[in-house]
Amino acid sequence: MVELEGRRRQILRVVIDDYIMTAEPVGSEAARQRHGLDISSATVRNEMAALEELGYLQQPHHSAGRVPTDHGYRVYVDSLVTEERVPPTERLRIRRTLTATEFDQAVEQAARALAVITECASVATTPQLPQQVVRHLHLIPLGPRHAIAVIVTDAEVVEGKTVEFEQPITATECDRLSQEISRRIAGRPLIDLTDGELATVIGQAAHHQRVLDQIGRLLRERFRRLPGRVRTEGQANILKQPEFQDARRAQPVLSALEQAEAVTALLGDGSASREVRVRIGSENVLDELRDCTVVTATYHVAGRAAGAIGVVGPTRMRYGRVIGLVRFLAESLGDTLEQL
Amino acid sequence: MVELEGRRRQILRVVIDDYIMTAEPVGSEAARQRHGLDISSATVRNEMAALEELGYLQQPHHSAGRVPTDHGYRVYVDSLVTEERVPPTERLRIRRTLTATEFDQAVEQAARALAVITECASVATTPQLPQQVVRHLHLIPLGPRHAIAVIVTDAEVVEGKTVEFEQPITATECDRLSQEISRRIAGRPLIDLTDGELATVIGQAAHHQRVLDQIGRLLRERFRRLPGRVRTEGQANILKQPEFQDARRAQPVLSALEQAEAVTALLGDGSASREVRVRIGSENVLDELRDCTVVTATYHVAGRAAGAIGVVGPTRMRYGRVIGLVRFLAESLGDTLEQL
DNA sequence: GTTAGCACTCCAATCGAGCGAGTGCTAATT
DNA sequence: AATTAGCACTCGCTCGATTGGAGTGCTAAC
Repeated sequence: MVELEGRRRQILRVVIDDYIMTAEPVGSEAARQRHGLDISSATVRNEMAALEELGYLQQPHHSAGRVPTDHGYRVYVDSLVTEERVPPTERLRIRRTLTATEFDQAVEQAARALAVITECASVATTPQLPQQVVRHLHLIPLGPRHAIAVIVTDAEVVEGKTVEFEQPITATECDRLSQEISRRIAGRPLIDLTDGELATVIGQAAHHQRVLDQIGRLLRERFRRLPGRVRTEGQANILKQPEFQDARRAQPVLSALEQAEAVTALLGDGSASREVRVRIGSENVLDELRDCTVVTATYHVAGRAAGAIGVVGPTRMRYGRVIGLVRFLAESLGDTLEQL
Repeated sequence: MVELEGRRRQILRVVIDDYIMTAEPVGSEAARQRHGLDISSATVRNEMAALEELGYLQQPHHSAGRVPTDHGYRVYVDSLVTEERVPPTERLRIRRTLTATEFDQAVEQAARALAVITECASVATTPQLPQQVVRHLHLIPLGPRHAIAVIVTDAEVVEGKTVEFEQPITATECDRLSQEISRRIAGRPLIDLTDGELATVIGQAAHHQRVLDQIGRLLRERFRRLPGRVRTEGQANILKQPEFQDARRAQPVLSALEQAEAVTALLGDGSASREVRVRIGSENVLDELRDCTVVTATYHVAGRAAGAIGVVGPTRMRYGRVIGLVRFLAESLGDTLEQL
């Protein structure tokens, strides 16, 4: 990408800044006046025409003001805007709302805070089970032939399912079995246990084959749930944005946000990078989100990427602020989870 | 409420039927023609004027057709419309989508199905933990001074939390403790254990007071979560309805649906009755839902009311169909959960 | 290279006319 | 006494035309 020269650069910034605030096409005179440019409107017009030529701006119709293109926003985000550091008082206020004592609840609170502050929709995944380290697998006897299998991970997430025995089993045997299996799989992240390996590890525990099969399946099922559950908050905020006043525009966006798989994909590609990712308009794979920008970040627990949190709003978004907030909330959420 | 006489009754039904289909004010001539009434439009007009007088219909403006009032819908629901039995093929199709093997997932599937079929938003609560019978409380030792407490109920929902011991404890002791507590609280619904009683029951288990306190608190915390988690599906469907084309109308509705407490209240009052409840427009306590109707039903597991499921849509709703569907899905969900 | 001046474009808001659906009333009909 | 035909009247809605204004692109002067 060609670097933009000083004044042209500044004008692009001014136009986008103005449009983000007003949601109205920006004219040459308006841009000049409202941002104290020391050049004539004619010059501004010339530069704007050039910026349009370059694909950064466009006109909704002839003889209207200019509006940024996705391309323009991209340049803006990459090199024109500076991330706003969240001010201390706001930090404090946000941190105060993160009071949860449970994983899922903490994620919910962080997502909600993000939605409220940005006035956009927010999305987040709960920590991914497969990345968590197994601490223990316990069989709680229910009757002579049934037990509940409980997995305890380092994140203390507990998942349980019934297993059925081929033949009656005593509580003591049940206990021994628990310990044997635990010993074999404890201390490793679930994700490291491949299907084949799992079969071997479990298979060696010999008798009570049926139970072991079931536990194997149970573990494998958890794999499939890889990205954790997904939460969406503040969907209704989309309707506050002027560009989504028409329900027919808003409807596809909200529909997309309701589909867990779609949202997962948004947050997905879970690269462990600590950078904030910004996907603008058509950069999103989802066609329904072609008028939206998605800003996401990964949160980390114990040094490992645990999940992601982000914001979905109109492409006309206060990027500096939102990026700062997403980064801060990802960090805060990580910290909060760390302490649990 | 005064019973309406035959013809007037029929006209009210025709007007509401027509309005539900077209979303347009219904005129005397249109009503007569489209529903094959064997009287003149003048007569229809007279009757409509009378129905307006009685508060069942109203005019958006002078010399427009008639639109039902909340009052009119109430009469319609109570005595004019017959619940549509869901046809066998549709039953089958719906049942096929309920494939979940877990409680929460089953509720989600049922809610989603309801949303898709009715083209409205749907809401549902997951089974209420406090109403579930405790089967077992188990302490899984983590280290010398920590364990995870797991509650297993008849619905096989498992909830875990860490507890800390005052002094080191062996795995065997841990086991004994589990069994002692389990013996005391097993077989009873959580909700029956009042605070006082709980203290007594637990207190008798003597030593390791700190753990017992924590378990007590754990149980009591679950009480507060009485209504189970709440799920909302198909919120975007609201935007498909002609009355919510304006985002400013839709926004408060969607906002309300996002607040778990609000939705809980909607589904709430969990009377164990198996009847479908219909709350029309201003009958809803929530002011944001004054243009909506909420149709809910309780679902039952093992003979006890376990949770609720329902539909939120415009007051102009296909009542016969929706009521039938809500009843059917509550039943189906109950059946599905029963089998788990 | 910059800017003033100007003709031109297009949207958005305003206005009025005409249409059509629908009403309420009155008088005639059954 | 209830029903119906007839009719004047009321609105909201859809147009087309008009107008104002914001904004552009171009040209020529600075």
